[in-house]
Amino acid sequence: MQSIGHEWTINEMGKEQEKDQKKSAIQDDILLATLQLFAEKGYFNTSLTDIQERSGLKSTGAIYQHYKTKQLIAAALYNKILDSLSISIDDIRRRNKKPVDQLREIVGLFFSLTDQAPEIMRLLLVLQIREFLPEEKPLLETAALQKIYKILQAGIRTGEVRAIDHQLAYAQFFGIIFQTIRLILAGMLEKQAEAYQSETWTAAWGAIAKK
Amino acid sequence: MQSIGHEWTINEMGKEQEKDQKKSAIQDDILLATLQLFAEKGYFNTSLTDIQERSGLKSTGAIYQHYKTKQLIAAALYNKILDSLSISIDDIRRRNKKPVDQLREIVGLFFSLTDQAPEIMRLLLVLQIREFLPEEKPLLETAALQKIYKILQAGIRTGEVRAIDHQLAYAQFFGIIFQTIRLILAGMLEKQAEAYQSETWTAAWGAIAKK
DNA sequence: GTCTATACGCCGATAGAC
DNA sequence: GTCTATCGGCGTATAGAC
Repeated sequence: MQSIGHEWTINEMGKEQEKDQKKSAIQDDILLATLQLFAEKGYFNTSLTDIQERSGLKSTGAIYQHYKTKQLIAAALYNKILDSLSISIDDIRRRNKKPVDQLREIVGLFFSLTDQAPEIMRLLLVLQIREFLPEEKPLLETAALQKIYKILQAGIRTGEVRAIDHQLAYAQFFGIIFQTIRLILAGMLEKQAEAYQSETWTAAWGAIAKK
Repeated sequence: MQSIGHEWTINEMGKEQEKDQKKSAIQDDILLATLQLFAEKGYFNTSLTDIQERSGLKSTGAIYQHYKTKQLIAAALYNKILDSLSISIDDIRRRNKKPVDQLREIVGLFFSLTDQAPEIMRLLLVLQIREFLPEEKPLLETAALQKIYKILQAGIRTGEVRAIDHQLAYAQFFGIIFQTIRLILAGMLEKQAEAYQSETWTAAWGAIAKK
């Protein structure tokens, strides 16, 4: 992975000045290095020296040109990923009418991220954000996740999803999805995520679909 | 919670000397304090001073009478919980013949632990053990989990569970269970765990049962 | 054998040279 | 405006007093 994910690379700089572009590029380097290191070792085992080395800077002091504290690096990374996720979900909701189709595409997004940007999935599913960013919203309360709740509620209204608490529906549906992805990230399954997507979708949808 | 869980309290000391009993009691105090603190703040946010205060000792130096390093405290705690879990699963396997009944009781155990010893479930489901105990086996490779795999494989052999990879069956079944419990631990569901057990069991078993 | 006092290293953060 | 050199604090671990 060369960028923080793909269509996921926030890159709408337009016609800014040279210097701003360079500055922004360095910030992306820092965030990318941080993402990799956090996925490998976690927040507390990653020092600013690690980040400086991995991002190709010449001194730790240089980092402070861009982020005032280590926590703020983590927060910037977390929010950048959540923004991308939120945007992708918006896009999926725009392109698909039925909740079932929206969910299928969201699952597809998570599985393809698992193959193409496993570090992002590790950060979302494995790291305990609350331990190092106690001020930030936990994943479940972020805009992105709220949108998923809305989809489930819509599914319940239309009768595609059986009538249970939407939080329980979330736990059942994404429990299957995320636990499977965790197994893949842990190296317990041989093939690429892609190979398990259809089977896992069927099981997850089956768990909440009205029969 | 006064002890590290119940039938879960390892307490087979018998007729040892007074002093050994006292020593062992202090060690239990240390582990209990550690469990609580880790569940609250995680490993890295918990200092030995925290542990000393919470466990009622008068100095951090006293801790070193019992455990040589902070990591070894964590390892002792982790292994104690895994041993209890393993023993409970053995017991469940002994008392139940059919995989479906064994699984139902295991689910019951996890839900009752969630109500009665949420710190233990937090440590098992939320904390990232690998970050602070890189030498220890990850949860999925421990004896306790291997026993659960065996139950799933047996279920596949007897035809109760549909014929899928037993790792996928694990992900689907326990994905639902554990994600629901995580939601409860996060305070996102109003009632006690107990209240969701039957509904969650039905969904989880439905996801892997042969129809 | 129990605690006090302290050593020591690591790391985040900064001040100041160039 | 960029890096070097360093500070200061925290937290683990220990040595030694009692």
